[in-house]
Amino acid sequence: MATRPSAGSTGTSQSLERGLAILSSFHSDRPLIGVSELSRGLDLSRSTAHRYVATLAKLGYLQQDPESKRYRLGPKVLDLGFAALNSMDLLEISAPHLRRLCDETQRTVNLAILDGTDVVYIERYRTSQQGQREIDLNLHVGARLPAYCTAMGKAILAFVPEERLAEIIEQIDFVPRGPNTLTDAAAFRAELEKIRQSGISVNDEELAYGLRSIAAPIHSHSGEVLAALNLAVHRTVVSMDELIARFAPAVIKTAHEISVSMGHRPQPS
Amino acid sequence: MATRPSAGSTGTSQSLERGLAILSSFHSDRPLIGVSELSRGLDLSRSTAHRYVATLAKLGYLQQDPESKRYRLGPKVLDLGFAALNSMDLLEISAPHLRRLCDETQRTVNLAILDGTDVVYIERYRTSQQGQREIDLNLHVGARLPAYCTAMGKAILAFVPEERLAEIIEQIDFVPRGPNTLTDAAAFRAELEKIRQSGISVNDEELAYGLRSIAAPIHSHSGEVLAALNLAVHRTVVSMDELIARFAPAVIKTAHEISVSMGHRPQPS
DNA sequence: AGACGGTGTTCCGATTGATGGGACGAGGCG
DNA sequence: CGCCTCGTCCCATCAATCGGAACACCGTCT
Repeated sequence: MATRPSAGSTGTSQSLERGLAILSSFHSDRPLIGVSELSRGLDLSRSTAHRYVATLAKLGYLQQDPESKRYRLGPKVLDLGFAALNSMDLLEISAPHLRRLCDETQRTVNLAILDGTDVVYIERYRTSQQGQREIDLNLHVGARLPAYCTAMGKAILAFVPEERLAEIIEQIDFVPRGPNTLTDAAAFRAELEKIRQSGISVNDEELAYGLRSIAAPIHSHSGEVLAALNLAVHRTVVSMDELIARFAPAVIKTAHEISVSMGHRPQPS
Repeated sequence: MATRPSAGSTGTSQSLERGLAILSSFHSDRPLIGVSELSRGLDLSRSTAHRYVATLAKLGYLQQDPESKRYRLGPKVLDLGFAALNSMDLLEISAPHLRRLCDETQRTVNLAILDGTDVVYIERYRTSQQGQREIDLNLHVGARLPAYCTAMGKAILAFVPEERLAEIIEQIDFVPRGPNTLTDAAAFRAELEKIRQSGISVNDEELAYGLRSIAAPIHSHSGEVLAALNLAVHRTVVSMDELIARFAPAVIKTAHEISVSMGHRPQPS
């Protein structure tokens, strides 16, 4: 009985799935991988792994290092990420607002969306002057962080419909990451309630020591939450109270402006 | 002989190829595509197209718009591009040098690599002050431009081994794009020779009206050319001669420093 | 030197997973 | 209301995928 080894794979393509698994095997810290290594990691035969790799290489998604004979990601994969970014008109619309916020406050500002339990950075404006030399983790566009310990993640989740929110919270693994990380669902829900009332989300070293930020949600024309923007500083630069006092109004105002540009009606009559 | 209708498809996976073709169908200007539309565009049956789309959606590379039922790229594809960028230690190494060049000159500087006949932008530091409001085409990281009409492309090609260079030039389609575009291979090869001697590559409105830039190549430890960096300005800001006089030394110096950091020995022996 | 273990690559017959026609329900439009 | 197109699902047929085996190559160890 149960002759079907994997029942969940109805209506999907095994080959495509495996090929993409190969692509995702390449990380920043693992840039060069050989065929055998891949076949072992994904439990495929060397021939099969090689066929996929050859296909990916032929299309430009992988390229072979002439010396080591192993493979690395090719420039073609950039095209995909690039296309994804530009597909979002959210980006175009918010760009000028973010830039202005960055100019006026002289702080780093970010834009992120929610994907599962993560936030994904979509845009980033940093000030070149500040002393804080990129010490903030490596937060490029495309970077992922767990939503529960970021100001932007909380800002978004605070306005996600209860039904979906329950599913998401179910999947969150509340791991302490900074001095003040919220580590249980109850405290987290209370925090979301606070955000819903105040309209501003704060992160006081919940993600990492020294890292503070405030964030506000961005809504679509239909009212659902789309994204969030934040403004980040280091603890040595400003206290939490000062951070809120000085920057919260501008952050909220910018988020509102972007929402309105997206077609959002602030007060549905 | 050659009974195979498609001889080039030996040892590659059809499914993977088709699945990736679906992913690449999504562009900035075509963000939402339906299953039927895809099946028509790629000459597949609706069922087959749907299976691929379902697979891609399941893995997070596509996501379905609830209203239109059509599909768009998912945040997951960002991970790929992100991984590709971070795999290049070239990026880490050159980042501080580029930033410094940007700070000192107060101009936009870029870093690009060669992929086929295109250059692909890998990093970009822009100054927020300048009046030139991003008028330059949409040159994000990940953007592609034809190598033959860019300063960076020419800077790289000038140092590509003759054998490969011949292949590449063969594939170039010399289309006029700006007032001074080089439109034949002979003139192009002469230009490359000039770059080899002077060490600096200039683009005087060859790509688009008003766009000027100068670029210099970056070499690896083994001496081969890896990338190029440039500094771009608008024609209204500075003349060509002034551009070279004021910025060429800094550009060349920065490119050299990065090359050295990569392990390049400027003068072998 | 020689044998070895490792790699990437190629070939080919067996079979498994992909294929596409057809059917269903849901929308949209005239 | 009928008509068209859409996304989705099912299933028997078949072709594309699979993986073992063999090859050439490269260092390392004996």
